[in-house]
Amino acid sequence: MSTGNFIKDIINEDIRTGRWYGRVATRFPPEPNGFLHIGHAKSICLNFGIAEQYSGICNLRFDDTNPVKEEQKYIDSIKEDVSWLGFDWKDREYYASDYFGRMYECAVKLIKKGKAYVDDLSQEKIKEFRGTFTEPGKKSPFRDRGTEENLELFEKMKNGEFKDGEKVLRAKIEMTSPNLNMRDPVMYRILHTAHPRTGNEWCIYPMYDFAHCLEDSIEEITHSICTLEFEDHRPLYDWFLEELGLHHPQQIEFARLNISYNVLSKRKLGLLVSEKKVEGWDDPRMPTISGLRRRGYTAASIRDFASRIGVAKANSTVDTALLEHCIREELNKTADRVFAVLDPLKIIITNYPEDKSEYFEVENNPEDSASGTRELKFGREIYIEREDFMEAPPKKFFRLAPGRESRLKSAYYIKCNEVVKDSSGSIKELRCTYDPESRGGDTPDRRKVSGTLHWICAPGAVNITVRQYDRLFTRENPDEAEDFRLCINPDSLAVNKECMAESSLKDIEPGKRVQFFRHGYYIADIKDSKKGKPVFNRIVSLKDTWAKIVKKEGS
RNA sequence: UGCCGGGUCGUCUAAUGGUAGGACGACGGCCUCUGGAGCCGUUUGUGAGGGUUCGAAUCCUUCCCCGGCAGCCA
Repeated sequence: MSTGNFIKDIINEDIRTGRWYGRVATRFPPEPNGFLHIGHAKSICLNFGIAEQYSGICNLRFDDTNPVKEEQKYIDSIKEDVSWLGFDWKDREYYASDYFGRMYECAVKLIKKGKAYVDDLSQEKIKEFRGTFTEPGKKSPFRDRGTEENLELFEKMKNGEFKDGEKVLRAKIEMTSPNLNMRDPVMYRILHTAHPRTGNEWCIYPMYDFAHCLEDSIEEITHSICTLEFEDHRPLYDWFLEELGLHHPQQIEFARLNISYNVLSKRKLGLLVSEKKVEGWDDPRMPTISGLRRRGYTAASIRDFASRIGVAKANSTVDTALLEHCIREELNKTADRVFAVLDPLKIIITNYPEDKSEYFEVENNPEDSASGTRELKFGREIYIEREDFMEAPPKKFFRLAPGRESRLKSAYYIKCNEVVKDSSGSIKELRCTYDPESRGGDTPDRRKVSGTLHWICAPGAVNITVRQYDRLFTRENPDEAEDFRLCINPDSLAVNKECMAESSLKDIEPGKRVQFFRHGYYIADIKDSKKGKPVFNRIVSLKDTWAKIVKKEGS
């Protein structure tokens, strides 16, 4: 399925010309300041996928250069997510912080070359001196300090002799460059903050532009794949490695993923978590890898999605329907069908003996002959789905109604004779008769019936909790809203605790995925589901033609 | 409007001077003991104008539109 893309074109050309002696080395370099989302999954699949395809390697590298924002718990979650997605970085688990010593040496080298200097300007002044898009920047008065003084000052920065923000180390490039990134970018800032891994060893930390190219270089990466917003930084990436005369990977930028009705930025997802709009990073509504996992998406379906969306340089927004298609396609083949009635309506089969019960054999998955069958108990009192009955059905309603006959899947045909209502007029139960001739779900005369319904035998039915998830946002592009939080879908979660299901679900293993017949695919929640007290998450609904008809006629 | 980068069906993505194709969606049909699945079919696209060429999505040119960039974030 995987199509060619412009990055593979570049790699193929490099292999043809022997640029890297046939070697391919990529890396996935997350900053551990949040949980990974499906946009990262795209990058993970790309980087690890390329390494796999070209018999190369892909490193997992934590870009931990800003201790103010980074935490060990994020490192742990990232490792879990990448691994769950099905990728193995072997022993190549690297950290930018492991290179701090070497980076420091590189900075000293640049100072000695006259290519870096310690600046005393305040943050505000640096900003002011940088100029704007249309005006060139101005040189800092500290720009021409002597090498010895710079060396001494930089060492003092390292030794903690200055306060946060008092001084920075800057690259000496060109204050009039049309590319603002080249106007003497900051290389090091002072941060008296403990680092999750290096503790208090350092109080100066390298900035992304200086650090990242060195990380890639040290690891002898060949193709450094990143997102479009770093395009303007490439000249800097190249400048540092050129000035330092180091191994020089090629930076290649591609468009980050956007999915309709979603936000895909760590900052915004973090706000949903910190403001308790969702229950956590792994809330099943979140497009995080942990959220999708908990929702019930499989790693294979996410990898399939990543291969289908392709890789390009043009900004784009992928339709949520494609992700849903990927998981439906997989689960249709692999998930066992079970009966669950989400909104029960009781039926008394008046001509069925009160003391009788029997069992019917039902196939587990018509798409998988190896999945076998199971026995389902049947009796005089059953539940069907409330929406499978209508007192005054419209033309296209093909289910049970007064005087109409429907098939109970794999059991009998039943005919509705009487509608019993309570004092408020709402339907309490149905009185039906069954046709003994239809045993197993078919009659000798092969007569047509009005639909096939799933059902649950009332005695023995188990109560289950079902969480019906819907899209988290009501707007196709929440990023375009004044505030993305204002278009959160108030109905993104509906919990139904009154559902009834066949007895086999009582002790379902948490994490197991099934199809609720005629409803959709569900997973026994890995955190909240307990044997004997199952809780299900709706992964994705079945495609629902009837719902579409209703919607069309209604509008 | 400084610099950088982009514009191909509704959406995503191929075609690298030689029949504009695929996937998802939508629509229609067939089939069906899931209004599911499956099968078949339909629809719609090269941002605009010039030029080069036997032939242009592709090369040249002018224009239009969209995105990114002014953190001591990554």
